[in-house]
Amino acid sequence: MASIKEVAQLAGVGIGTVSRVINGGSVSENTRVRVDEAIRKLNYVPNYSAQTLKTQRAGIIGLFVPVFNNPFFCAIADRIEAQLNKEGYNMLVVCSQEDKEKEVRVLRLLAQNRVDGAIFITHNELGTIDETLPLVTIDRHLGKDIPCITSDNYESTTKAIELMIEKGSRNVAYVGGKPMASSEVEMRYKAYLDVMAKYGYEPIVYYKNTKHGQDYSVAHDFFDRYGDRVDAVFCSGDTFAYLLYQFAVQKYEIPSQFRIVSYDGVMQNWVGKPDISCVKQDIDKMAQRVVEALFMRINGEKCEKKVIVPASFHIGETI
Amino acid sequence: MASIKEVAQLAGVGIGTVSRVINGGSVSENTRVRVDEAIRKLNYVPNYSAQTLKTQRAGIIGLFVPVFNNPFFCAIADRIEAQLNKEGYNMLVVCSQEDKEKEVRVLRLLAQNRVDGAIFITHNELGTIDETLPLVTIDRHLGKDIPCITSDNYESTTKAIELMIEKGSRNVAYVGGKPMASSEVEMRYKAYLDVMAKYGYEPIVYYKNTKHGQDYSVAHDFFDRYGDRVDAVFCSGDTFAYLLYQFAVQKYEIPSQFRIVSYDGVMQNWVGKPDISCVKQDIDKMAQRVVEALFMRINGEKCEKKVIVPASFHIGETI
DNA sequence: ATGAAAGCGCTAACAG
DNA sequence: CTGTTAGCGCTTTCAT
Repeated sequence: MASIKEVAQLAGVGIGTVSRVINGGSVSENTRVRVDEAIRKLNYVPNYSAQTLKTQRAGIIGLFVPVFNNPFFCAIADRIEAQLNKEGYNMLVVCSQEDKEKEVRVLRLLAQNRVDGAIFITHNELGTIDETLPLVTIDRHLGKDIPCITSDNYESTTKAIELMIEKGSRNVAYVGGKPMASSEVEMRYKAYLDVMAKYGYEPIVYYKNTKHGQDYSVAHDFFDRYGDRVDAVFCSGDTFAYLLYQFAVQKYEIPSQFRIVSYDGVMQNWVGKPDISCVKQDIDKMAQRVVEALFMRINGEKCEKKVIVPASFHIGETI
Repeated sequence: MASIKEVAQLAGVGIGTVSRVINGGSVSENTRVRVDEAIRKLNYVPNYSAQTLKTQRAGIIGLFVPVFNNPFFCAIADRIEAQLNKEGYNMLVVCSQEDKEKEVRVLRLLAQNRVDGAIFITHNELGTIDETLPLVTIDRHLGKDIPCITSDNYESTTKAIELMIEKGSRNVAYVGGKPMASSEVEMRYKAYLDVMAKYGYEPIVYYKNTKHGQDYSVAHDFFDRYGDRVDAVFCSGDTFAYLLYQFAVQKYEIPSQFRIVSYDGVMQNWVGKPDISCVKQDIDKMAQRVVEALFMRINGEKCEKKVIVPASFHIGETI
């Protein structure tokens, strides 16, 4: 592994000059050519750790997710990675998955300046966050000054549920993961309750915690408990909706007897059918905003505390 | 951000002693306590870049995938991340996604020793690989000495297709992504051809390149072209199978009139139903083997060139 | 424009 | 057992 010193020697210049060539300092055309040639000959690539140590810039952003094995997380991770790359950054992924020790390690990563900033999509609790590191979250409230990028959860959910009622549903249940931390996702729940209250319907809430993916048993469980008194369900996430659909379609005429609406809308093109009606988050734009906000923090610019990316309603075959 | 120097000063010792405390060298109980206290007081965390520069060990492994937004990749990424963490490593993700520039950047990462090793699940072409960096692949042939972890593609596929035939299918089509690079996945295709030849059936092959997820149109396209002469399909990947199922179920009695078998078996618990029959890869074990092999390379130990993790056949409702 | 030199924060070898 | 010292490879003054 050639070092800058060897390049300098081969080119017959000082190491400072080589550095200038690399980083675009002022160098005479003549020497630049010689240095470039030496670089090429030695197949030289600057040592990243040395650069980082000196410049205090790692070129890496941490992404913290609960698990990776989930359509929403990996859809947004995919877009975030693409965005970060445009800015010349790489993405380090940490899955905080129900692991207390890991939380500690996460915090160490932050403190150790292995990353220049971090994005949280975690729903787990976290220890004290390093105040100095630029942070941004998706959906999550992490601290006073930490920007949160989210969709218009309350409005979108309200509209969705009102539409279900308008179409004729009377007993709409709410199905979602149990909130583990303060998050904008709760707004979906709140919207649900508010609409129920407004129409004078009794809310039916089914919470279920997601671990390594959901499985079909939740559908059985849900219908065992509420099957006799619901005629529609709003799911705070795609997986629930798909699972419930598979069960419901065997018993009901959909949508006339049973309506389903989900939130997220990322599983559609993985599965094709059923075309579940859903509040579709604008993943691309969210990823964009997340990265934008993060870089504002990194550059010390002021940045809104909450950025709302409107979601759209997708009319599928289940409403 | 406190440095080792400050800790040494506060504890009234030399920096070497502090380093020894951190890295477990021999230090008297007395001084160890004093140093520990200073560390705590200053909230000191060793600077990662400095450590890396000195030790030449980054504690980061690169994972290269074509896209992230795919059930198989993210399932295995999830398990790999967990494995790496056990070993005290973090995972840096790069999505090589149809981007020539990105390829160059990937290679730079490798050369720059930003990572201590890398795992490739990429199906894209790649430039010349740095020979010095420890590498391992999943399913992919990258070079003579680069270990490849894979499932028993040929055997599993053979068994699957023979089972389809045994059940009564005569016109089994093969559906998969077009191979972009030499990969063990081709063994599925080869197995298919061999079985067809053995029984004297004419092979029907439908290749389709995957970009950002598949969509339902492939199902239309496939059935437009081959619908009148197939009675079964073997899919080299879950997404194809799900999409084709949704279409097929409207026209055929499944499985009596139309059989579907997929390879991977990771989408099941995201979707619940249909319970597609499939060759189920042992994702957990594969991730384990991948990381094992990688660390053997990192530690300079000899390691098998090909590690085969047997897949199992899952009998669902489509066979 | 460019060479020399000072460090970034750490580890490890060397004295003592 | 412990303090001192020499780099790891790079960027960035500071002279020249």
